[in-house]
Amino acid sequence: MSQRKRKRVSTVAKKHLPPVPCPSESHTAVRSPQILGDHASPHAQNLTSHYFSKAAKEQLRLGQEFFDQPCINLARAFLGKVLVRRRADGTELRGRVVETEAYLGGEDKASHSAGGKRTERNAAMFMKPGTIYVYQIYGVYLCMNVSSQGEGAAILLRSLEPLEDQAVMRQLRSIHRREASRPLKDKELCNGPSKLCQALDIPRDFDRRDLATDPEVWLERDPLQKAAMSREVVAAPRIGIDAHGEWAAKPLRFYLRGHPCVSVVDQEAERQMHLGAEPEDAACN
DNA sequence: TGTCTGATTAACT
DNA sequence: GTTAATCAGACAG
Repeated sequence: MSQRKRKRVSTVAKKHLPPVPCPSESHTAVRSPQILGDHASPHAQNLTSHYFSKAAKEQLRLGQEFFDQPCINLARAFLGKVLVRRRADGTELRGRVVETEAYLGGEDKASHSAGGKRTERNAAMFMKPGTIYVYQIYGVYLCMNVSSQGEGAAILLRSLEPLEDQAVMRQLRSIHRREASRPLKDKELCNGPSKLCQALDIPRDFDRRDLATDPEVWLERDPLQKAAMSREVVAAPRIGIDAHGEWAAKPLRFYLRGHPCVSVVDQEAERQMHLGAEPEDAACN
């Protein structure tokens, strides 16, 4: 282990989400259309007008009834929805959910709530559907989950497609990186569970908040979700839980096939998916 | 582009 | 004392 690397991680830990000055244009919440090129969701540039209408915004927000569904259904339902983070200065950061994992609680040995185990840390998993569960991992990183129907069941949000405001997201992500490191591509801003927490400024004390009613963080349906969801959904084994035997192999990770913001592409799952199925969608590649 | 490595520290056993 | 739902950087091909 080099001292340089140790210093880097140490720096990350110490910084722990200090306030970030926003660029001057932040309040205007300017969207950068087609940031991800042809690989991103179709017609992304057309979303702008939808988001600027206040009345439309209210209609887009998803309420309690959305979250009140079985874990796997909810994990799939999250795909294509837009996570919104409203910061103290009024900036709204938006990202479309492109990858999730379902943690079923109880029998699911890979879940923090396996065996019905309830602790101070995972209490949010047992709270009403839509409750946010934020926890720290590896001493440095945060992960964001949302509880669903089912005792101790929750959805891990793994990756987002950055929609708005990428400049602020990049700045928030840079806090956790070395100054000399290369600039992040747009698709790298939120392509991991901890990265999306950094990019959307999700702090640990968002734990136990209600995604259905909270004024600082919520979920919206995408006015053009139909277009975004033209991609197939891949079901693959979850990431980073190899030690949990049979549960490690269950296809409880869901992502939009061919989307550039997915954190880990599972070639085998995609091959399996198409054995005997229709020809693949060329638009996804 | 893909693979490998090691850091941190709260939570848990 | 051990583990962990991750990440970025280094290096090989």
